[in-house]
Amino acid sequence: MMTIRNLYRDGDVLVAVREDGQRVEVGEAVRTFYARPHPALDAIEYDEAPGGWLRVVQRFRSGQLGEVVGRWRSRGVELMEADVKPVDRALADLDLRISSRLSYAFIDLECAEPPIEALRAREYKRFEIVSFAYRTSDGKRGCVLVENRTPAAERVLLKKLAQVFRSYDVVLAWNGGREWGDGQRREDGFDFPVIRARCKALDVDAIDWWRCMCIDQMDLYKLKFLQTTDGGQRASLGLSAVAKANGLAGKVDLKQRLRERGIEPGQVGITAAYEHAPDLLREYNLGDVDAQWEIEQKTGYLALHLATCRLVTMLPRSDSLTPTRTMDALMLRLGHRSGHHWPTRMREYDDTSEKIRGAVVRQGQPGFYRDLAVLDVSSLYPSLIRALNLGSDTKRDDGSIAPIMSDENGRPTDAVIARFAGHDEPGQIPRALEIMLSKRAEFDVKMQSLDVGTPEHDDLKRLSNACKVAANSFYGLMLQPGSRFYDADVGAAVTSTGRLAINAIGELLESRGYKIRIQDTDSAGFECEDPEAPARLAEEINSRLFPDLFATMGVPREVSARLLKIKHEETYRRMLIVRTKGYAGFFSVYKGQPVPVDREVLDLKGLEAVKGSTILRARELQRETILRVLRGESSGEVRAFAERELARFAAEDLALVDLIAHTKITKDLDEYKSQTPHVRVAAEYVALGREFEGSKVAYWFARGERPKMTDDWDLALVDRTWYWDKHVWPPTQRVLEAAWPGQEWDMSTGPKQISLFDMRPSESRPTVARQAKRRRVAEEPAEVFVRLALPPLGERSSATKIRDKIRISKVKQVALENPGSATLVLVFAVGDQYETRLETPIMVDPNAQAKLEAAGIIQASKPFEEDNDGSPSSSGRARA
DNA sequence: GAATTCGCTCGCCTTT
DNA sequence: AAAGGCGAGCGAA
Repeated sequence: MMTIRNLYRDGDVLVAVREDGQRVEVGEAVRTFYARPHPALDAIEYDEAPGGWLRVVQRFRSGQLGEVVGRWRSRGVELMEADVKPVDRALADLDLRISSRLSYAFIDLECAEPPIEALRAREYKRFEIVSFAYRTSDGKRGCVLVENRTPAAERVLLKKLAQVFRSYDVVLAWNGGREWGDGQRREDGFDFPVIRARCKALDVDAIDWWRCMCIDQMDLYKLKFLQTTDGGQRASLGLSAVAKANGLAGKVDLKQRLRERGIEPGQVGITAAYEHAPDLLREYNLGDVDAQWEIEQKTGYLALHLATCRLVTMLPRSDSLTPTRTMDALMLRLGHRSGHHWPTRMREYDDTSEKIRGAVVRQGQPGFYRDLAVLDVSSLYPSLIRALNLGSDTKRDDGSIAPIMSDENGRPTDAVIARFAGHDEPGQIPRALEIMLSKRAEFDVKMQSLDVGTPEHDDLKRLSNACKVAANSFYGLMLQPGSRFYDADVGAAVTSTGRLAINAIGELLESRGYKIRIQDTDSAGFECEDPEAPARLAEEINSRLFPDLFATMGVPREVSARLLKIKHEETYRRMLIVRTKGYAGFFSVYKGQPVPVDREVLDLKGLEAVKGSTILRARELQRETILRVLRGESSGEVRAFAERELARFAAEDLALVDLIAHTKITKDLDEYKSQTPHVRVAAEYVALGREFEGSKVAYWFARGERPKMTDDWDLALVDRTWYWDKHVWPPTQRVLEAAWPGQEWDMSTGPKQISLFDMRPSESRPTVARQAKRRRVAEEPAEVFVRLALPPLGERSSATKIRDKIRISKVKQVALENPGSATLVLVFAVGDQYETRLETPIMVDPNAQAKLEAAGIIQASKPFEEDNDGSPSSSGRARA
């Protein structure tokens, strides 16, 4: 066993760097591939490898992979793992371990402002580096400025920078890019390609990129944030924004500081600072590496990633940030030891893969609920993979495990998806999951005996976390076309049996009289006053329902009883469901522990208040309103609050931060098919030669104009009415409509919306005590009859799809023809076989027609036209 | 060099 | 001009 800091290719050999810094040759830099015995292979040299494989060693470059694989395939030989590069092969096969004491350095470059055309073209060889700053794991911190702006001076700077690359195992830069990117793509980042381009332009050959381990700290942040954070606000990925989101100081405002000294900063300020205020440049540059350092202290994401690298034996290079790479490292190593080899992963593959049907999501029932207990299957997908022994390697025509296909609601069909080997032949992926989870249990046990906060404890915590994250990513990777673990049947088996399980749970709960109010993928929430009942139900599901269900698919009862567990860990004291995947509540039980009555533990999911795309003022108003609703305020109180907020919004000095929108740019601007506001603004920024921080653009709207850049902020131009109606009020209106569905919550301020209907609150919707203003519905109402066509059952899954089919304009027309009290009868037609009716008394304002005409919304002269196209989808008929 | 599917909202853009 | 389709972004799981 050798513990290493690095492993790299040096000409024809592989060199490992031991923990003490000694360099050791560990093998030849050659490709290895595996194949089953075949006459065509007799002509070449091979070894026999465990598992009945032949191991072939050859030299070829990555660019030749397609040709090599194609050549052998045409002779009937399928090459396995031929894409695995020599370094990765060695990491998988040899008895190596990644050191837990890797050193690292954060760096940050500053460049003089290049000519605008060089900037736009990302022509980094024309970027002149004027300084760099560093901060390192061994406590060094500094900033180097070029002596003067000559090539000779910059060469000196580059050599000092190269010294940093040589002295530390890992080098990190924010938006730094990768070891090999050329800077032409946006994803290639900035610092590393600039250094590469400048070294080339100035003929400095001091950095061997093959042995560098570079990490883009922004990518690292993004990855770990998504993997480890449960919900919560996503910040912009700019260094300054991320620093602030983590409670740290933002960036030094260089331009402002220059102006204070009477220096005209120009577009960015770097050049001016270098020329006239080098101390400020130093402070600015150091400020960035300090922010990088502090972000790591706060989040520990690098430490977590290094733990993952140790866990799966992977070098912390740029590519290690992809889940594919992590799974590869783990599985290739396991495969080498157990005699299994995986298909070659081709760089270009033909993606004819079909989409797999995913989880069941029950349509959210808007309303206010009390005592909503949630049952949740622990690690549903990893557990299913283990219980059903899934993987492309366990597929057998005569396998004893036969996952059943279920429909979109989780009801079983007759079809078997595929057959898989029984547990006497455990698959590679289930084994890997088992190893990850048992390691995790080991780490957790060891951790118990240590004090929180000690280095050993924290490291075990990270290792435990790394196990969990790795296990959770397997499902997604098996559904990634082009992944060597891809298998559509496996993916379908996971989701299909997941649907079966949650559907069976739903049926059990409903058969006991419980009303399910939310249900998404692996959990179900139902109203339940008895605090003991959820645990009893969980026990029943675990000991009977799961074993029964999985036995029908060939899974031994003791296996499903051991691997599939539903838990009751959360109950909401109060819960407001606004829509599917959007709700808020206070817990009475959280993580299995009761929450004292006087404590508010808020959970807020999916609503605008947690969406970064919503403007701050709208998020704040929605959150505050939700809290008031959950605390039990009356509708009158909340309405009064909202009216005060509206008055405040209309009068106060609004700040840019209240109204600014942030939207991510996800691809190159010319690839956009529709010119959305954020794309228009991004184009403006680019035309000025500016980057948008963290790929998010910030913009605001002036009265009647295109979206504007933040530089052009001018309160006088803000159309408050438009902002309130379009962006601030609607999210809150939806919350209130969920809480008090019988009331009118339109508080828009623009040209008056005219309400045609006065819907009576539905009796079946539990809501907070309220004093809804109700207009009386007359004794003998007319019937307004509207027929609506829905998409066929198979295609119908979401509210969006259904809503899109409802021709509101038709309803409006019919209603206008029938003023006064009426019953609105909606007939939902599904194909031509099935219909269902919904009736609700309405009051069509007798003056609606006149009001609409007065408001200019409809034209007085235009007569109502009967729709005669005969299709059920749009024919409206009215009878009195 | 690329973990998945489901669902919602907003705005652009094409069709009628 | 209105309606509907759909692109784009973002969240839940």
